[in-house]
Amino acid sequence: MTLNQLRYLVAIADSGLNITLAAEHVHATQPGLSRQIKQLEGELGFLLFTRKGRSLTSLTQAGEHVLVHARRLLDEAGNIRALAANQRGERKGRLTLITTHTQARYVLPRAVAATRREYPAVSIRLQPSEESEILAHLARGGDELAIISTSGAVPDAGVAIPLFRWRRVVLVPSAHRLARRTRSISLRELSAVPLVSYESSRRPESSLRRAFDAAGLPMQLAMTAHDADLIKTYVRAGLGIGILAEMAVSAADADLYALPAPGALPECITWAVLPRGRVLRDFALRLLRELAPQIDAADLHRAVAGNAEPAWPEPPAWVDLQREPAQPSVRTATGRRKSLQRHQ
Amino acid sequence: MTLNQLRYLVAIADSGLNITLAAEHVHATQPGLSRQIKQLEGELGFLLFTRKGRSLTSLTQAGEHVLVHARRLLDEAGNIRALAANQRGERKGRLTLITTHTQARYVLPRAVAATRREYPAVSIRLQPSEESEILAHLARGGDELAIISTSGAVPDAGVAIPLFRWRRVVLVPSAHRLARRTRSISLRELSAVPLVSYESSRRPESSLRRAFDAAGLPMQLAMTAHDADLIKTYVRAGLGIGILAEMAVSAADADLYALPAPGALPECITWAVLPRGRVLRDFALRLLRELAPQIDAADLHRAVAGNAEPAWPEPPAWVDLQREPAQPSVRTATGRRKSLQRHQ
DNA sequence: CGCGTTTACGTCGTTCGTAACGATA
DNA sequence: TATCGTTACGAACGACGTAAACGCG
Repeated sequence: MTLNQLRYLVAIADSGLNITLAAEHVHATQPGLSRQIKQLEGELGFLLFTRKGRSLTSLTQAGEHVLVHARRLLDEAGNIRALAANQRGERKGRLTLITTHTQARYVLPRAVAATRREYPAVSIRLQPSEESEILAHLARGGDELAIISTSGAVPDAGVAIPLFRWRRVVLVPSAHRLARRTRSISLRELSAVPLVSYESSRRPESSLRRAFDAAGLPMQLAMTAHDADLIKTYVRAGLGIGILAEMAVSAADADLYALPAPGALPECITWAVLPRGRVLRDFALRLLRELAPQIDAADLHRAVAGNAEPAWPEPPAWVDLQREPAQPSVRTATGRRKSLQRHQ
Repeated sequence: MTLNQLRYLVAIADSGLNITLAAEHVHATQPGLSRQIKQLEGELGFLLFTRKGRSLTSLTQAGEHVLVHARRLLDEAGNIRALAANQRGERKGRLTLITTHTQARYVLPRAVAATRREYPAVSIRLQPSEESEILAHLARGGDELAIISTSGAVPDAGVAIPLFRWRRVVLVPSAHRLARRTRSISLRELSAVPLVSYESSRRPESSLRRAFDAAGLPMQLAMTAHDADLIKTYVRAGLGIGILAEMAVSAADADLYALPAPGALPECITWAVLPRGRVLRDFALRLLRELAPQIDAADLHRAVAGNAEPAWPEPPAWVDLQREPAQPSVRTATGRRKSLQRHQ
């Protein structure tokens, strides 16, 4: 049993049982993998794969079990390598962020930029994914740092670190009658108009849908999209009223009007989620510190090491977060940090 | 980085930084280890050990970190090997039980015998240890199955499986005045006489001591010993009144008289504790099933796999356990299964 | 001088890539 | 016939053990 043999095993499993493809992924030749797997099977004393003719059709049951432990083993090998790279002061590497489009587009840029400024040789890979896939991917032992948001509940995969709180806004074209509204809008009023929101609102467990359900009101989803820019575009086109994250509206959207969402829509929290027990590279920690400056560095280290799950501090609201980093000077003083007029 | 290099690393750490000794433990030569470690250090890019002259004086801080992950990695390698051995139907292996003397002497024999009967080629290693060491040893990643008892609290290392409940008994020589007592004995009465009990009773957090403390009564510990046989011997010698586990009194102790301990002494639970996430060999599971027949096999498998911590069933009392396996015939019918007369 | 580590050297086993072969759809 | 896995061969590397040298107490 070798590290390489196990590496090949998971590579094959992750390549849909295509040895040739797996060989490319691990930068080796196909006969090499084929032989090593055969050898591993010999040593273990049973088949890892079921074969039909000469091609692999599936993992055996025992193979599935071995795979689980092989993954953990290789994770630890990766941890040691990460540890070593940190120790050496290695400044290059790869950082994969798996997150939703909204986070990637409106939340991460500043933090990512700051991290890259400090670690110019690090290649940062942004992998936008569906909300639902992200946790599944992380649970399967993906080697990524996930940034996700929930309405309240703590994500139950890995170590979840609360970054900030945010609310939704109701976005209407400036010409819309609601753009002249001064008092807050109710869920009942929203129920009467067609809505444009995130794709995830279609799922029955989405917090938007649940809010309508709880109030016994119907929800008219005119259309949904994965990203906020599309939603805004279609709001402009007059397809309906946008419901989206407050982070997604900015100065560039002066032709739109944002109202706070009804109180019935719960506040959301954005979390960083990392696989439990994974050693992070320096630059990943750097990014986390940028995203969650309110968190004690020692707590962070302990949580990442997997030894303790501290009681995290209450995360700040998004607007606070926006004010926090720079000088609280002109921009906030004018109250036009976000140039949209909005109700307080 | 090789499995062997990591194996050597932990072997050296576990041999007090003596490479020669470590080499024997891993069945290799000393220069081999020396070179491999050097090579590993080269690959990682920093020293794992601090050296004074030519000998190792300590692990570096980074080395400590690497060691942690190396242990986990090798654990997973062991898991794969165990998995494979089970899969192959391998019937030989080693089973190390780390436990207290009382469990080893009075509780385990039947279960161990049953296991050996089914797996004659398995070498079972009984490692009696101090109560306090056991959990520490397990937490450090020892590869043993621990059998320990607590007064109520769930042990917080690894997966704890409740086996059975038991109480203490007060043991007096037949000639003692208390041997003619028919009503139950109180803590206050015990406080007036010299006691002979387990070594662990000396510790301030022992449940015996805490019971006396809670009642505001002094405790006279005439002497303590590690094992029940010694305690009985000294009770016979008239040194004092024995306080010990009910499991430890048997037919052979007909010259002694056992009374139930005061209600103020809490009931105890004996647990099997195993490192979280370790794959057990068939025969270890067999032993567990023998020790805890009340536990659902599926629950057991799930818990051992580390995926879920089921709500364990209330463990049976020790006497029930004694009646359970065989025919409830002559022996229990006569009421002399334990030949000591005892109050109900 | 003994103990423990390092260095030197030679051998053996293993891994890996190239190339040819085989089977399958 | 294209695709994918297996087998064959040869070269290169690496690990390991033996033996000798080196430092330190």
